[in-house]
Amino acid sequence: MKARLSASRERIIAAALEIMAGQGYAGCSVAAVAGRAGMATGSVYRHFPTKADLFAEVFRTASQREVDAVARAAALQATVAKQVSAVIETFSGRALQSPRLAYALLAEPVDPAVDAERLVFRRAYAELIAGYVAAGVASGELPPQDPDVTATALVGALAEAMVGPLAAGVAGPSTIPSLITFIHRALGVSP
Amino acid sequence: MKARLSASRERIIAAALEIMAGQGYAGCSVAAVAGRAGMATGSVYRHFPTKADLFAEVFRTASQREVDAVARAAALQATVAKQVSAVIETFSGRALQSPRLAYALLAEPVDPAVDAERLVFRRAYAELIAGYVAAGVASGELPPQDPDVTATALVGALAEAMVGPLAAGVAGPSTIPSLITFIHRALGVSP
DNA sequence: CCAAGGGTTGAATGATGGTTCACTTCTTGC
DNA sequence: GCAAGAAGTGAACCATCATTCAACCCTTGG
Repeated sequence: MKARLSASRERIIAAALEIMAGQGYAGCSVAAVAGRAGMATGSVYRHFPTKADLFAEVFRTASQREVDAVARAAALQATVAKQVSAVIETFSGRALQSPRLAYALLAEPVDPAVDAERLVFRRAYAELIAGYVAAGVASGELPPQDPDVTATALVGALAEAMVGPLAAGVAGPSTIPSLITFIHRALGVSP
Repeated sequence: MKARLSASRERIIAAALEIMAGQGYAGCSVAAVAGRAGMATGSVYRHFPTKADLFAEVFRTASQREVDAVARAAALQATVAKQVSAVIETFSGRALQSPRLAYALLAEPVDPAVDAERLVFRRAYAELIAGYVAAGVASGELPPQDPDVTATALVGALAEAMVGPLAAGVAGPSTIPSLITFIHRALGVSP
């Protein structure tokens, strides 16, 4: 019985994610989510007090998944240069794989309460990168710099560079390499 | 008569801008805009077919003003390094002067049709910067690079770096100089 | 087997806010 | 002056959803 309860909760979140990946946040009415989860509209409110709460959690889940994937890819690399390349490639690769979801997570107009989750998402990326940058500065691989400013700026650059391609559906073949070049130079990676 | 007509139109746009600067897009109901412009709700629809059309134009106007200010400041400088510094200082200075407006223009959730205008806004900045970068590459002040990717990434970095401070209301004293350092390195400006 | 408790239902409710429209008021050309 | 037509009015309309709720199952413990 308890299992069924939390299973419903999971089903709701999964359904919301599926709709986000297909139609974006715009398609995520409570009725649509409930329908996709195979339950009635009202049942959603047995698990989440408001729609904003539901989607705050949905965003948190999806963001965590993205950040984890990027962190996992970066952790395999030994130098800051390669770690950051891995971040960019993984991030952009996944975004282009699910463009609608990426757009929803990054830039789609959403309820302000959900928007707050987005800041957390971007902050998580920034902190991940800041860790690598700080290590690079400490080891002398990178010149002295404020890791937090660098990381924040990188996240912005990455997100901005993806918005165009996400709208178009694909990235030009040279976009990602150019971006990596740019970011290496921005970090001060010695050639 | 024609004058009065276009004067009303201007009044509507001015009123919308004022409310955006005060309460953001969230406070911009058609009724509020009409009230502030000193006319009835319905009159707004004599001048704009829909709210989205109105705000597309409002965004266009505000964006143009911002881009112009930045372009004017940059044009006074002779080197790419100084031009880009001027861009950053003007952009961030103006944003911090009217944080609510800046937030609305940059990141606040808005109608998707209006959101499209935002892309144009960012594109305009990117093109402005791309021009300077291309000139710098041509003159040898900057190393070879794709000016468009560089410029897009810079716009993203700049916008992202401002979102935190805009939410907080002020930027830390070292944020702007750090950002300038970062971006100079990103461009490959020789020290 | 049965009653009790709580999960489930989905149509009704309510709030919001963009849009319309029948009517009034002004401007303009004759 | 005086139609004719355009601009202005603002209350009413309507669509969209989030949210609620009273009637319905199911599960479960006795």
